[in-house]
Amino acid sequence: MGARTARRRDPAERALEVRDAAKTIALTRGLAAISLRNLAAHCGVTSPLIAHYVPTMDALVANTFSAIAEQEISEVTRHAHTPTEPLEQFRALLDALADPSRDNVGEVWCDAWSVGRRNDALAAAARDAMDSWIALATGIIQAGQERGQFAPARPERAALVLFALVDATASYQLVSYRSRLERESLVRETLEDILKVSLQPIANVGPIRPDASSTT
Amino acid sequence: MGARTARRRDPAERALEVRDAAKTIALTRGLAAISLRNLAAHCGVTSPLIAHYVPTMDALVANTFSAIAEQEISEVTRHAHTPTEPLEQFRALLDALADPSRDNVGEVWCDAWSVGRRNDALAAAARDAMDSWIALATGIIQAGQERGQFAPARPERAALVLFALVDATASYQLVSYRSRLERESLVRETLEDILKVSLQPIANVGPIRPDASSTT
DNA sequence: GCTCTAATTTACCACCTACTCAATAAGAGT
DNA sequence: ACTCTTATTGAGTAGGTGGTAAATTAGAGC
Repeated sequence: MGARTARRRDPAERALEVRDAAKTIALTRGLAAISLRNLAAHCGVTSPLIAHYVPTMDALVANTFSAIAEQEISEVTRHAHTPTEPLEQFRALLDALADPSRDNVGEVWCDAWSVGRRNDALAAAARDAMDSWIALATGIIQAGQERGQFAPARPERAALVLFALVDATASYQLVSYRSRLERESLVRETLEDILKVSLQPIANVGPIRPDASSTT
Repeated sequence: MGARTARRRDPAERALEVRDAAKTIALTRGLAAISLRNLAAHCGVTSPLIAHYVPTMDALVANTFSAIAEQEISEVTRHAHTPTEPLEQFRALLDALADPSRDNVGEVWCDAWSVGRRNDALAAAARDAMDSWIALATGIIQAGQERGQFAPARPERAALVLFALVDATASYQLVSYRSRLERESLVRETLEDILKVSLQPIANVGPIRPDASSTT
């Protein structure tokens, strides 16, 4: 089939390829599926070459998680900061977090908690990413409160509740607990109660009967 | 060191021993550590014997999770139903859920979500156990509302928030995110806000300076 | 004490994991 | 075209996983 030996590449380029392979494996098959062989197969290369570029598997798993989490945080941050009003920013944040295209990342987070128990670097990466999320939401909530748009709940506490609900529902989804709609409204409506605002997604002013094409 | 061959046992007795071994392995090393060899070593027996008693690993993992979850649910249910007043019942429920001796079970839950993605029986077991938890809390909240002890929030919604917070903080604990005190008050105080009641644990009326002996 | 069922073992299979070391060969620089 | 660095491979170590077939042997019933 393929060439007997892979094209010789610039080390930096090959290292990047390996990191990318780790990301797509994590997003499609979970953090636990990142292995020398899987990476090698994905890159069309033998496993010792992967080992040559990766100090240790635990480190690669931790770095891969960081890369995935940080990329998502920066994308969602940009999306959430597109509007200028904090209320609209918060709605945009919730929309982004509820987007089904985020499901794969939710699975990776779930793996991170489970695997992080025995991978200190991964646990540290998870803590850092969580702090970033909390900081993002806390900032928006604070700004909204200063403009009188949100009820005066403790901003960081509200942010912690938001992500606890997001994280729990992400876990629930892995075992298909309740419908996507139920999981989503659990998050949205609970934060409506805390901040005393309407957080209905912008595009949801259409037909009376909600879209029932997919209830998972 | 031990006998060359293990004592011949009644099949029912041996099967029970295997199930017990699976439980303690799950609680000490996680659901993913349940393997033919680990079980065999734990029982002082060879792995084919375990295979002889276990139809398939996935099934054993699912059944082990069910056993652990159902035992905890029945214990906590008994504890929570000891008081007669719903408010006291709810406090007892929260106390039980916050008990650090419950940590191991929290880890097993986390594993269940992560592993449940590729083990349908396990996912179904998780859904069932979750429904039992929600039913328990919903019942107490409903009873409390009928006696005017709780604010009229939707009972099942409040129960879902409760366990979403409990489940998320259990995940957070695996990566040491925030202190035990912070995680615990996130749950308790959020439910105080929802039900508009004081949920301080009964034994917490002691010294002004909280116990700082362990902050994890 | 003998027999006979079946609990238990030994010896495997095929696959996975991380990782190491010496041999090969690609391809850039001269 | 030749050299030389080093990316890449082949072969192997030492473990892990679930699972199977057939030999062994414990111990209950007669």
